[in-house]
Amino acid sequence: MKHIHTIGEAAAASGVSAKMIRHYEKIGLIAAAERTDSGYRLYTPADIHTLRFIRRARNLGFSVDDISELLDLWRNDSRTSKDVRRVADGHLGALRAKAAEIHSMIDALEQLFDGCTNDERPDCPILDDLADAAKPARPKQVGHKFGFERVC
Amino acid sequence: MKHIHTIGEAAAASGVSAKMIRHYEKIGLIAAAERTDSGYRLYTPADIHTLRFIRRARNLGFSVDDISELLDLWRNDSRTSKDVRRVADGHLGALRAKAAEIHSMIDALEQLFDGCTNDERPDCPILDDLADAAKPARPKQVGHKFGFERVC
DNA sequence: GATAGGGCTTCCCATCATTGGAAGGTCAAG
DNA sequence: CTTGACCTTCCAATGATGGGAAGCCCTATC
Repeated sequence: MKHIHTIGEAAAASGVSAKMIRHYEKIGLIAAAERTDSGYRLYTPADIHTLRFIRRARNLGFSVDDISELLDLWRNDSRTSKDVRRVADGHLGALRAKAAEIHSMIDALEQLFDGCTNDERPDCPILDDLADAAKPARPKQVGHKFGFERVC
Repeated sequence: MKHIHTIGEAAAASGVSAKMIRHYEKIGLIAAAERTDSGYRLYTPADIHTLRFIRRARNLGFSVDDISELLDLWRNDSRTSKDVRRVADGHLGALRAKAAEIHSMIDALEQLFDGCTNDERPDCPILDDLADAAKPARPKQVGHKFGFERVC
């Protein structure tokens, strides 16, 4: 039984597509794989373990930069749980911020939906809101301004 | 007076950056602006109204494609509220799906946080989970302390 | 041995909305 | 005439991923 796999096998075993494995190599998230004489990339079970780590972290929404840090910590015996926590905490904060942003959009849309008749008539609070709701700000006069009397 | 504005004024008045106004013109979301003899773009109050419409729709998270459709409906007297509703409904569904995705990430992370000592020790359930999810974090408490409600 | 097929390689392009910058023209005022 | 704010176009990058083309490699089958 060989423990060496092609990129396709590594992809199937890890859940990371072959395309992305090559991409992660190119951007330096993973080390460049060994190659056969003909140039095929080769992956060990340890490599595949790393790829699964990456896959799971992506599933949790971590950015590639975060994952790079997490991989370093994972391989670093002198890490502290605090270090890991810091990375994860930052991500969690970003997720919560994103969730809040989406929820404010959802809430705003749902409010508009309340007044929408959803029938053949043209009146719709959704369009009305998009067209009028914001108070029009005056054009700011900065720097020079010049007269366009003659145009159009 | 001058109902005609430069791109910078239109940007300040609409909340859409000059860069994006040019971009929207290039991709066809808005019509090509009139120009002065020297090539400067010129914007009418109606143009600025349209830009504000776009800005508000972007604030609600609509894609440029959606906004294109909404603009068409806005300008189309024979639209029905159903038509508008269909576009908005599709977007609302996408927002809810995105929210659900983010919340599942948040929930998963929070569970991992529960077991993290957050100190100088190297052991951390977050890394453990990423490295090998088959070894689940200790089944202490399934509930999470931050009460984020799921919207879908 | 030749051929077909599937897998591998690299390289380029597209997404999506937005920002940044460079190089250069235009305007008003000092 | 110079300054400086504004405008123009063009090109590039973001982040993670997918698509596809052109071409090489490996293996099985005839």
